[in-house]
Amino acid sequence: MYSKLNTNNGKLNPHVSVDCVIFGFDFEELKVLLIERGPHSSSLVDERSLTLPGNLIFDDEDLDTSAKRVLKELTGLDDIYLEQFYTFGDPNRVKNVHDQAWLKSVREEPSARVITVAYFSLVNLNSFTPQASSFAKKADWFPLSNIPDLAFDHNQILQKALLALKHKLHTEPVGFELLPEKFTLGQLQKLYEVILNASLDKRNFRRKILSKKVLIPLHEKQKGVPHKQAQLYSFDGNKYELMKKEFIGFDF
Amino acid sequence: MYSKLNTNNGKLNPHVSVDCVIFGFDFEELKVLLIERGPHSSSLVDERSLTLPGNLIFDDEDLDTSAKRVLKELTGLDDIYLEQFYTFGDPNRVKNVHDQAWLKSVREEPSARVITVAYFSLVNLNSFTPQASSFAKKADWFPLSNIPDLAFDHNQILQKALLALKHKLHTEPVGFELLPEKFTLGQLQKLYEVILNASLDKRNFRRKILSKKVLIPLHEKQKGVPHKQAQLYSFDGNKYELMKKEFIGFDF
DNA sequence: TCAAAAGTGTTCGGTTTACACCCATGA
DNA sequence: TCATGGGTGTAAACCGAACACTTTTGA
Repeated sequence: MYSKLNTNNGKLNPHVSVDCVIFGFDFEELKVLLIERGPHSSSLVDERSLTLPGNLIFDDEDLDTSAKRVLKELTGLDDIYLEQFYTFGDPNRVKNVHDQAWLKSVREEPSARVITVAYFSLVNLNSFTPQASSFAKKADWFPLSNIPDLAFDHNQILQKALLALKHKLHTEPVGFELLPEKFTLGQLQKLYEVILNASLDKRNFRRKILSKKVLIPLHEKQKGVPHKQAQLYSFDGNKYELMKKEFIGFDF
Repeated sequence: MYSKLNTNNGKLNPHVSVDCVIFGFDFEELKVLLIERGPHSSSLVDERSLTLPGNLIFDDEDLDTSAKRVLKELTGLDDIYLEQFYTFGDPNRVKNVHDQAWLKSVREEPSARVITVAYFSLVNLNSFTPQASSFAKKADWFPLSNIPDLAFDHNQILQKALLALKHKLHTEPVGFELLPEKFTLGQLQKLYEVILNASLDKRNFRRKILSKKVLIPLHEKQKGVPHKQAQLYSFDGNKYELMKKEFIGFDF
């Protein structure tokens, strides 16, 4: 019955939810944060029990605020970049029998039509281990290359989020959100490669990304790797914001 | 009381609306289709009575379908390109006193929180004169350069739609929707100039747009102009779709 | 000593930019 | 005949793509 709990003065709005597609990068591939649906009694609920973190909004709450709150409640993730990318409103999107069985155990109006406003986000996977709150049974990373069947229309939402991410990467340097503070050009390139699903030329990539002048070379090198240690860089967010204001486009 | 009428079997969903930002081009500047709020009694409603075409969705209706239907009902516009671009959900977005006064005369739950899913669209202004349906007092084109205060958060929605349109123009040849079947390169250039808010070099523009190979030169020239008659072209939508499938990007 | 990733320049071809004059028409 | 927009080419700068070898490290 977790969605009836709240720390807010408002009431839940049973007609509108938010869902968050959280991407993480482990230097190898992209992952997505999924949660297992909370406690339930019906035996109908055991299949397709993975979902994107999401829940109903409060009636007195902004959509962006809802997305932040829900994410925090379900995964412990706090204060991160979140961007609205699409709203899903198929009248039957919560009408599947398994989904209905679960909703009945958890919502006051389980059969109400719910439209959901979807957000995507990027986090540095290595600095965060999902904390399933009391609300969710479990929160964990799943590789994009192997996503199981999800509840509701969440597979569809995930696909659209991936497209939005690709698109975004061409126009803004969002990739840095997925890396730790200090990273190597090799790691950054790998990240671009997995997001864009393409392999890139090392020399051209370096030239191009360095020409943007938003990377600060640190006086520090990678350690403990069985090969030449790479120069570490950090992203100069302030400089990038300045450049954006001066209408100097980024596009990778 | 118009929003209580419907031609659908469903019931109105008082929590979710759609709003449409319809752009038109008159060969001079961009215009936007606005409607005057329908009949009302309260004297509170006379100010800021212009709105984007929009209304509540039906409970059994897809969002895209709602947008199409609402647009048809309010303006007579039928079967046109419509694209969802953002969802607005400020909890107070319909709480202004004037807006509330009007909603009271028209909605069953005037004070309910309403989130709105916004669409934009492009139409050829010269082939369409707005037909205010019985629902709306009046529907008319307003130049983008001189938009009055609108009801609700519609000014904000309009601004965001304009950004979405600019963005779209860089990646897809949507501009042709704003022109008649047959058009000149000069008209097309003017269109790009007003949308991008920039002046473009004539020779470079022609070279670039013709190099995309999606314009068909017709065996026909402009008539009745007090200067040299321009070659007429039409847009080859089929060819463009083929190119898109073959992953040949467009970006202007 | 081997495997693995770091780091580094040059060439070629295509694209973008800047730029100026004559033409056809209707008023 | 004048005002208006139509129509055209070229040179220079810039940008993207392709391509191979040496270096450093830990195992």
